[in-house]
Amino acid sequence: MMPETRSATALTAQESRQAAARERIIDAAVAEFAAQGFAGARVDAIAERAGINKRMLYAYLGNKKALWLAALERVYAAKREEERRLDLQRLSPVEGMQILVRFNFRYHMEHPEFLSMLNDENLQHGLNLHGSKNVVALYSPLLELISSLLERGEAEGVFRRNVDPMQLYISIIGLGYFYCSNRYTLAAIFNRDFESIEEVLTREQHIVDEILGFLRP
Amino acid sequence: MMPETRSATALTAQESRQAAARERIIDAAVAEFAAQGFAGARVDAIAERAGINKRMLYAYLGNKKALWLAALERVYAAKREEERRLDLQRLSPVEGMQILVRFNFRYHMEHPEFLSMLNDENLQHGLNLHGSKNVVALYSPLLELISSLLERGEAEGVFRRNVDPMQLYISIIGLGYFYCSNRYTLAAIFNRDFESIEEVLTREQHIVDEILGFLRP
Amino acid sequence: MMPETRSATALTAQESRQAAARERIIDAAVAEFAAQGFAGARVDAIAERAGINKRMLYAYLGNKKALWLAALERVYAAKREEERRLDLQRLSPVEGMQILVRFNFRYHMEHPEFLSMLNDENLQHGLNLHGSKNVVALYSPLLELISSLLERGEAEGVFRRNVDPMQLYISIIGLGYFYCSNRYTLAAIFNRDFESIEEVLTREQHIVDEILGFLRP
Amino acid sequence: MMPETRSATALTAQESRQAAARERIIDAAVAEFAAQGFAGARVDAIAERAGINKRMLYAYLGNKKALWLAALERVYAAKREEERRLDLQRLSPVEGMQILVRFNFRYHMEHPEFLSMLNDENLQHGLNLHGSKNVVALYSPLLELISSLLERGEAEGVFRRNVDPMQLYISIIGLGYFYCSNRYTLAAIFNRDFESIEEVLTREQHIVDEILGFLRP
DNA sequence: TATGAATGAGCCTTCATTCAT
DNA sequence: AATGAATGAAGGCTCATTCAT
Repeated sequence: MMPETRSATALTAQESRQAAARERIIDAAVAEFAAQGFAGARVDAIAERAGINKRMLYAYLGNKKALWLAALERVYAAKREEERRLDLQRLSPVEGMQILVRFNFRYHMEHPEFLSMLNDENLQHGLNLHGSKNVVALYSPLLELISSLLERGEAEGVFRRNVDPMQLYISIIGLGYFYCSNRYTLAAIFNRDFESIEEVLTREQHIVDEILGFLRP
Repeated sequence: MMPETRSATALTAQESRQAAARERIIDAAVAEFAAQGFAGARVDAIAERAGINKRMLYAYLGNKKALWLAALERVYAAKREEERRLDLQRLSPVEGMQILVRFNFRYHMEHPEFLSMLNDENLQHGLNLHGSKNVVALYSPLLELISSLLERGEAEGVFRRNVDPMQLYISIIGLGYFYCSNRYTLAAIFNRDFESIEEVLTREQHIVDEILGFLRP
Repeated sequence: MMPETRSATALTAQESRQAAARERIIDAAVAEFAAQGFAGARVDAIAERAGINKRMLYAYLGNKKALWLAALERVYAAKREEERRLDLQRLSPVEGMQILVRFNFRYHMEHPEFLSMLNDENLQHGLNLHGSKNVVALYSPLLELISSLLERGEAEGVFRRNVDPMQLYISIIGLGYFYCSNRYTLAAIFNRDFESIEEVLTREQHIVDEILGFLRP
Repeated sequence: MMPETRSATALTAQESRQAAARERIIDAAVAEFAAQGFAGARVDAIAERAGINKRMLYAYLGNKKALWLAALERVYAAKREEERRLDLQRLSPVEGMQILVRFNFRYHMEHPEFLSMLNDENLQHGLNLHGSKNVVALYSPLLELISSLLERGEAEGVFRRNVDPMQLYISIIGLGYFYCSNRYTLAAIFNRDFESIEEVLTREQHIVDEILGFLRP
């Protein structure tokens, strides 16, 4: 969570104040962008949310596009941090896969800002992401976790063979992503409350069943 | 497809011109909204795309929100029309399910405006959709097709039992939706071109495998 | 009330239809202008109130300014018609003056469109009125009635001498005009309802008292 | 006159610049609204008159309605300030009444913006005034001055008894208000120049005569 | 004759960004 | 270092007026 500490050199009081301001700005940007989208977001609103002067916001971040990019990297990084905490090595492949699938679904349900910003970034054809220098923040440990689980599962004979980890990754995410991201239009069509606990748990179980059902040898 | 035909009476030349203008406006709105999102879209741009005076646009549709709603209903209706064309009765459950899954994936790939608008409508928490009077346009025949296929498949013993059609519906859509909608951010992460024919076909096959793999008894 | 009939020649059916349309338009204009002022009035609204096509409105009246002038002449003429009905000759000077004063007050209370339009015409420095050809419509019989009453009253010794009829005319109107025209701001200041019957009657009596009190020899 | 002084602390340079800008805007608003009415006034014109950026105008005042309200309060307050300067205590009731009547007439003649704005506010049924928080600005010392003069005049036997101060207030104002506000339409009707010095002085004297004539015991 | 469609200018308001202190 | 003021360019929407049938 803490901003990556520079190796060995302590931050001066001023530097740390600036860093804190930067954090507040980016947090505010995430909130505003997630709620309004890029075009709908207001720089003024971000400054206000951050409790900072608009001029400083420009001094620190540059402009609206840069704000967006910083916010986008933030939501990716936040998810990556959570993913890192997953420790599936000591679980059986089936149990590990269950945990992984549940984790993704829950994360998406609990972090609408992640879905929101990804959707808008795709609306912009991912142009900002392509220009990002911090691509490392995008990297997800999930793919390797999946690969490892698939290998172990295959070896133990509990998973089918020749499953492409990346395709499975996309599927695991997609099964929850669509439900979460489109819960409002789905609600209008099916006339249900997809945010109720019952519906959420039902969906979570269904996704687990579906992935594991597919992976059966 | 056909505009609601008034009983027996043909439309006057004027009426048909008006209808044509309305269509052009809505088409233009779909294009602009899909490309820019609601907040990013410009009414001027829609008028220009439609080749119509801005004043007339307001006379026909009312305001930006109404334009959005009309465009949203349009993309829903367009998909519904295509869905209606599916004739799965004469196919085996497995073949039918394959066709249905492929259809959805391809539709989403070929109609980014559908994904775009749904995403933005969800950003707005589906408020416009909830206010829509033409809810009938939202209704999708897919759910019944899925139910029917599941029943037949169960009866024939080729599908597992007790699969919830709505959950399966959400899954079938979600598996393709995420890939299509998020192809640009996925491209940035995996450094691939997810619009290339090979990748698209690979994904399509994977989705079919996944759904059918899950449905195995 | 009927439009002045052309001497001796009967109107054709078409002419009378046109005349009726013109009347409807002007009536509608009076209503709209009185409610919204010149700048606030909408030509569309006038056409709609008149139940006539906007194009015809322009054909008959010309443009917004001409509509205003026609409406202005109409409200002046309407008041003049009512004034003509006053028959004060057979009354005593005091009684006649009372009637005249009461008439004016009541007319203003009952015809807010008259006040409204005069106010706005004065906002425009009376430019339209100065360009009017139908100045005859502006002519008020009141001045002569007042002169006559003053003369008789002086002769009978019931009125003071050397009262300027025009000044008295302006006073008689002014005492009621301000109360009527400014009833809303007065209401805000004095926190009373100046449209209630009691207040209206009180004011009417006060004006009569004031004029006659002044006229005492 | 003095802006509300904050206890003991002088205004900073910045605060006083802001206050000055606000004043300029409101002055400009008064001028524009008085000349064009609410609907006819252009916010652009106000900004230009004030020599300020349109955006700042909105930052300071909010919107057109708020501009109107501020301008309206300003013209009321300006008149109240002048009224406060009247010192009638040391004059005889008759002299005091003369001064008061003349003051009102002259004020209206010299401040057409006051009449203009009141007229338009009444066109709007006084809605803005009713929503005003600064109602105190509306309060006029005139009523008490009149009451006091009436009491003293009655006691001294120079004024008639039982005159309602509020009715007299309305009359004093009305006698001049109508002449001033409607001078242009009156000019068209009587074909005179009611702004000439002679006419103005004649009217002023007439009003004095009328009020005092009425007040005779 | 009579009608709805069309238009260009303009209005109120807001935005991302930069100045000046 | 930090702040509020300032700006020009738009954005949504409306209006009086004219066209085309």
